[in-house]
Amino acid sequence: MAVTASKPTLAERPCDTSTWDAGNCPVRDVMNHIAGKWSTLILQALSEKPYRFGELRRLVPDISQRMLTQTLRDLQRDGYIDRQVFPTKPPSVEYRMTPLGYSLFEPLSAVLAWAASNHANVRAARSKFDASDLR
Amino acid sequence: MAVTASKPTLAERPCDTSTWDAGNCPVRDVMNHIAGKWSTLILQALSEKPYRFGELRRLVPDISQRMLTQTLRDLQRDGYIDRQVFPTKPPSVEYRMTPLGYSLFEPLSAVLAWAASNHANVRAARSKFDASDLR
DNA sequence: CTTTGTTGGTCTCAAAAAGAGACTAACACT
DNA sequence: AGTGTTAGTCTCTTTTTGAGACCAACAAAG
Repeated sequence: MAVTASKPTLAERPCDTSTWDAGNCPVRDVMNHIAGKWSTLILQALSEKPYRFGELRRLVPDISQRMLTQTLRDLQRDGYIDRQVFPTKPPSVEYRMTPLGYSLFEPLSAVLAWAASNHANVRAARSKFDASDLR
Repeated sequence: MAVTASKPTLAERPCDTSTWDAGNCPVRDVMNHIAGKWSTLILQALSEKPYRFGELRRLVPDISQRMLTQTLRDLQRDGYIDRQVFPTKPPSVEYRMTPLGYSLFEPLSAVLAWAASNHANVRAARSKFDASDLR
């Protein structure tokens, strides 16, 4: 697959250089929570349909319960997902994407799609780097 | 600002459930490298124009030299940026975005723009969570 | 009626990653 | 001679992550 993108209009720069230090930069404040190793994966799952804790655990086989709990809490805290407890026995917990979550997932899914279609390019670049260059 | 997105067509799912374990999932393979704390920030800077090591360091005041070096190496390895050494004294090194990098930055910048315009929503959700709920 | 399984977590401890800061070489300028 | 600049690397400490044991309460199986 060929790469055809050129430098985009640098008009919409979401964060100017004067606010690039953490604490002042809104973009960093938001991104630092969704840029984690597991966040996008969970968002991707919940964009499809609501899932329960155990289902997510099985869906992402190599996440630890600890990190699943923490990732879900963080996503809930930032308003991307909702948590609902059902009084079954034992109680079950369902996670569901909020409108805010869906609105985030819209642009995010474009990045995921890019990753899917450009995996080969990236792997090629890696091989080239590892073979020729340093290290 | 109002959030108006609804559930997007779940047609384009870049990674089906059978390949959600790391090692098999192309999306994870790509995302795990650009989802770091510093990667998007560096990509954002280099999308604008080439920068030298020290310039990036000053641009992102709270990154350590160690992590800047490592982030740049990773981005270079995956083919998003190029590294060029100029034989000045002392030698200077310029980092520049590649076509592959620009093609990634296109969808990525939409997420950054989302983050910029939805910062208030996220902060509101956080306050609500911290105040009412658990912890 | 005891054993086993299920739920969604938390707790502890070890391993990995990140951050802070000193240190380098070779030259330019003062 | 001393100071500053370049782009890093090296070491040490702190933070984050991962692996796995443990929990209570009930259901179903034996």
